[in-house]
Amino acid sequence: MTTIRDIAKIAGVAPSTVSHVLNGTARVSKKTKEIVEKVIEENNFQPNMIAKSLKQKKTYTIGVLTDHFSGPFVPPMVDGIEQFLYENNYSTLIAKVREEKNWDYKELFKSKQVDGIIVASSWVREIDWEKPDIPYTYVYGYTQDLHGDYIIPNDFKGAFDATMHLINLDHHKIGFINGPIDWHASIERLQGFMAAHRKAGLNIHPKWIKTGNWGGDSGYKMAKLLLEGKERPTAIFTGNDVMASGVLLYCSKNGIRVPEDLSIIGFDNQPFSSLLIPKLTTVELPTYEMGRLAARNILAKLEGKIKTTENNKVDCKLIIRDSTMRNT
Amino acid sequence: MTTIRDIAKIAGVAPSTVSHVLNGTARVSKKTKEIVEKVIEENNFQPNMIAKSLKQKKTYTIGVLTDHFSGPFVPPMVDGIEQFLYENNYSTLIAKVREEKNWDYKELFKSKQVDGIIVASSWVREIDWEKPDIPYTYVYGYTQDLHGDYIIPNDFKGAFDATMHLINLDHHKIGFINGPIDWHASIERLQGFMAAHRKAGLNIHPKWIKTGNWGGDSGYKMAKLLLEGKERPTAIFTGNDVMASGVLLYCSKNGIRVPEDLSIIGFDNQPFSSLLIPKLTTVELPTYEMGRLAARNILAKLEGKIKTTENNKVDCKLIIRDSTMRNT
DNA sequence: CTAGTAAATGAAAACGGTTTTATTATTTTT
DNA sequence: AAAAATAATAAAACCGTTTTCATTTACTAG
Repeated sequence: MTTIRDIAKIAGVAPSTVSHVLNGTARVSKKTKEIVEKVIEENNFQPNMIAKSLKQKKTYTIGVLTDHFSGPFVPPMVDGIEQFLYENNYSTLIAKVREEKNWDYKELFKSKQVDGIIVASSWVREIDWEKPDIPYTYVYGYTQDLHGDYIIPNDFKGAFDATMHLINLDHHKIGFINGPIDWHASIERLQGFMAAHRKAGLNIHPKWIKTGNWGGDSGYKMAKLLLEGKERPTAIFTGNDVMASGVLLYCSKNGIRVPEDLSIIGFDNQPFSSLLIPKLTTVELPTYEMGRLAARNILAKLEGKIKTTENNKVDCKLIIRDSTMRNT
Repeated sequence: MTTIRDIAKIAGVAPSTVSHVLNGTARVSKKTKEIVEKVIEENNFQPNMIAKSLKQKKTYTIGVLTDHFSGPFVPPMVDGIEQFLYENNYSTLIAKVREEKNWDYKELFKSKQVDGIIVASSWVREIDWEKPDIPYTYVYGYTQDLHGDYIIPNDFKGAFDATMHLINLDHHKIGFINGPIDWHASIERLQGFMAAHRKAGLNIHPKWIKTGNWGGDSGYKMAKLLLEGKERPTAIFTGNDVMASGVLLYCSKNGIRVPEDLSIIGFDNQPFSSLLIPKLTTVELPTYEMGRLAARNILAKLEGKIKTTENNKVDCKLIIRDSTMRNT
């Protein structure tokens, strides 16, 4: 392996001079600079980051801790994280939280000397860990409780927009199949749902607000409760796309046409939502953008620009497809 | 930060002795060993991997290069990679292949001195890069060409099993909507499809073999071609779940009941396949296992146990759901 | 008791960079 | 033209480990 000393020898200068050329840490005359750069180029020299890290006590690496790596939310978050870090010459080290009782993130991140940690989690309540003494932030898809610095979607506004979309289509009897109400996201969305009604001067029918458990089956069950009576809602807003697919299944089995008889709007914009029949209108969870923002926050903290993440909420985007139409 | 020297000083031994206790690289008397371990424990000492890496020229880190980080195939592959690496005390550094013309994986992986590289790709033909001088392997979901060491699914057997499943349900007129035939996966699957027919002593009707482009629309279009004539297949096997969803859409629009009038079987077992109506019978792409295997290969190469990956094919698993039934 | 051997430990160099300090060369000022 | 200031480069220390090699200690056998 060619080292900075080899380069120095060939160029006829001291290693420190090569370092200064490489990093611009001191004035180097134009002449020597050119010679050194030529030698570096010719030898295709790549400085060893490990050695640099050892001296600088900085690895230009951010650790990403996740609950599960797959699933609908974490991968695009990581995509955003990786993208932002790449743009800023950092790299991304990933690891999963382990269930084992003596698991310790230190083994990975502390010993590997990462400069900061992003906890990217889709569903987990709270990761149980000893807080590190380096910058860290959470980025949650769905969460129950909020602790410390975090990035989350703006669930309130997302639900508000979804409901408003239905109201603007002349739906005045709207069912809502929410997620469990002890989740932060569910509370926010309920408030968004209600705020839209208030703004439009509509009454809210408590009996049309149901609670599912995020699963498809619960969407099915709650759809049954909402739709089997004589007075039916003309539209249903569900807390996620999976529950919406359950509603769709109920409709399919019971001859309820979507969107002619019933408009449905989901939440998440999971990839499959455009493959459902009909294609699902939904609210996009801005996971990619949240990941980018989390990375941005960590780097800003590292540079000392900010102390704590402002409690960032990222706006969701309404995706209008074929499962909603004007109420007639 | 407490170093090995601090520990040595407190324990009253030389740094080298602490190192030997830590790594078991030399005999240390029971007495000193206990003292040193106690001091390490008390001070919650964590050796600095960076320094270790510098000396050993080994980072215990594997780089994972992907085309896209999200999508249906890469995340579970990475899940499998990370899991295996974790079990073997390695960590996982990720990066995306960049389109920019002067992008160089070296910036990330070479300078960070990873010990090996796994190229985890879902769809890409061939990643254009300068081959590294460290162990590497490809792991492909779908691929066109095969070069170098790779891990892929056993597409032949997957297609064989899927077709056999239909044949065993008394379907003798089976349509096949394959992916583009210049893809390795498509060729293999076509052969599996035909092999199953041969084994069952059935004729193959060339007009029932169609070529889609992996997209949902092409599934729809090919379904139309297959189903609008008078002599229809009683079952359709599609090259992926997305095209299967296109077939489903066609059926839904044209009053063809699934599975009563037509059985459908997909490929991939993407998460959404169990949310389709009816739940889709499909062939699982063993992405997680492929990731694990890729990681296992890299570590085996590092240990010098193997030179090149045997051209590994991982078996797929038939997932029987509600979109297939006995032909009557 | 002592020589010889094996086991345990310590000292120091090494890994490949950066960074501080020192030295030399070049300008500028008086 | 000498002194002072500034620019450019070199030398050496340092980051926290591992590893080689030398030395000390403990044990065994004659």
